[in-house]
Amino acid sequence: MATWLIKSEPSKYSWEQLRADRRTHWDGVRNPSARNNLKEMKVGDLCLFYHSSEGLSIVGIARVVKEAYPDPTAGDDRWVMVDVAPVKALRRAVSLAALKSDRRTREMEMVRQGRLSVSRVTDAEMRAVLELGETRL
DNA sequence: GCCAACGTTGGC
DNA sequence: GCCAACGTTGGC
Repeated sequence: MATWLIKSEPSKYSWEQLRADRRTHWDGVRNPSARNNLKEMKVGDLCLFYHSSEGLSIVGIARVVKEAYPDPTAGDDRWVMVDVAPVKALRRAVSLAALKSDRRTREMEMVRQGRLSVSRVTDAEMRAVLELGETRL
């Protein structure tokens, strides 16, 4: 099972909103690398949920409940979306500053490539995030 | 097919 | 509000 990290500006779509909705379409991705990651997601894969712009922290864990299919908010068929559902909040949010200062996470794809909205997380990185977030699955 | 100009994202 | 990083566009 793979782990991913998905970003959202909380003013656009927050973790709290995902919890309220119970499930959502992860649409609007318009970056080729991010799109390729969406296409590789499998049902059951976990996604760290990161608040960009405000908060700047990983706040929760979601899971993929439907694999990539066409994103109707795009004008053409190049773009896809997945469906995700909340699993649990992190007991303690893990800030970008914390990710950058911990040697286990400072090489994470999302840290190295700041603009990438859907990135891959290694098993070791996931273990470190769970520890920093004082959270057990 | 190259590359300059421009637009967008997102951290600071 | 600024700017770095990076993607896209369009002229040649």
